Amino acid sequence: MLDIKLLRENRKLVEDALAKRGMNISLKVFYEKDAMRLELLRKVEDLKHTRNIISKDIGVKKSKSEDAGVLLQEVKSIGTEIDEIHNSLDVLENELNDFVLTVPNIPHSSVVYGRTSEDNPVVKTWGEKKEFPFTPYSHDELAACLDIIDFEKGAKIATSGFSVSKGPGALLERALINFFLDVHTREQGYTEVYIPFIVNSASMTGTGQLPKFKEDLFKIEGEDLYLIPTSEVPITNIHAKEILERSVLPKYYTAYSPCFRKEAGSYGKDTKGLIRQHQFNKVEIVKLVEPESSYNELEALLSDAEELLKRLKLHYRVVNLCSGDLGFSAAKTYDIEVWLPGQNEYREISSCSNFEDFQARRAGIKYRPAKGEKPVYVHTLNGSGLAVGRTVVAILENYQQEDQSVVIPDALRPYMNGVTVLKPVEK
RNA sequence: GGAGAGGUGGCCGAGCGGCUGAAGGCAACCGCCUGCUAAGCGGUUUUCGUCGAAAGGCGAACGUGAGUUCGAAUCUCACCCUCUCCGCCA
Repeated sequence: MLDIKLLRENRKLVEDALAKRGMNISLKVFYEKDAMRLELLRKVEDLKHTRNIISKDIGVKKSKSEDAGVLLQEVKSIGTEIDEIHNSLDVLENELNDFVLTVPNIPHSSVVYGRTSEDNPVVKTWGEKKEFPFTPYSHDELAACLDIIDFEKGAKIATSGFSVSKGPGALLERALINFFLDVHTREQGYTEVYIPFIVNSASMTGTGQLPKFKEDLFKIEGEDLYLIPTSEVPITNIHAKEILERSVLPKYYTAYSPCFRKEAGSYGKDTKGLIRQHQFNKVEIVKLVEPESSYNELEALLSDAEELLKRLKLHYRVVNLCSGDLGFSAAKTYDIEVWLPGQNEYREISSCSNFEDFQARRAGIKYRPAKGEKPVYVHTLNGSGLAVGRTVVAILENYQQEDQSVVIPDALRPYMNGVTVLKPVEK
């Protein structure tokens, strides 16, 4: 959510930002309603002021057993007027609030203009594409051959878009989760948290999933509860509606969670394999920081995520999402895209964003810069570190051999209970 | 799920429907005094909105929402949450 005062006072800035995102939002109605709201607010507060004074008089008179009849008459009509204005004010405020909640964040100045993911500039590359003396298989072919992931079983138990991992496949998921968490907690200073996988609508609104992206969420029937699409939601909301001491910042959190996404609107895309599932595992890293440091913290967060791919020796590149590709709540986002030889393309494996105070304002997360000073909103950041399912894809496709066996990366061996190679199963 | 108790400021804890934004205590901060880690005395310290250059004024907030009333932390209703007991259960 943007600062309503920013909207009020920097109309040009906001409109330019929205245009840069390719959004056609007119602020005209907002300004009209906002002005109307302020007018009514002043009026109703004046009336309340006089009512308070008269009411006090009535109290005094009554306590002296004097007649307060005249005052009662006077204040009664003020009361009706207050009620009337209040009603129109309520309507206006709801409308304004609903609108402001649907306005996306303003892109940072380092975000380039662009319309789609095609326009995202590559900011760095690590490693290089692996060459194979044969045509590399896709991960779903490998998974079938290794008998470690079963998509039919997932569809039978739930529906399409779910899968069953088994044996070394399930172990690989678990190994990656532990490996990621260990690096974050032991080497990068993050505190591990274990959080609810189901959250209420206030939390979803706090991080920006609601009200705009309802159709992407799984909702619990009859309850004000949703399955989380990312642990960013529960982690960031840990400190919702709090005023933190400056001394506790920055806060670094990491958590493992499954993520549940309807993926509505992506029908037909990535229907095969693990790339786009309704449920996938992810380790997330989240930061709450002071505004001045948030862009340095973003670079650090990005490199924390990159570190995992370096250890796994997986070639990747980093792109800076252009204005048209930037997510709703983000001011700036780096996507890490891992090379997938079986797909012959780079795919997002981590998304690292600075939300500035956009989420903090929605969720009500503040800190006090110094004793006696006014509380200000923190900046929130998060990134995947990493998406587990897509890391499995990357490992299968990059570490495959001609006989369709897959070598386990060295960094993962300590977590694999002695398994060093995944071997095709005779059928 | 059933029965009971309760939800007040950073924390603890008062609060007959009117002068209570909220006693008292603790904590923190500032000052004074004293000068052996301490104590004493005085003062300050919620948040949001709005007007203002500022000082400050005004409005609002005692789980949430509605209601009664000229006026509600205090009365009524609904909902949420916490705790205890029972049930169920990993």
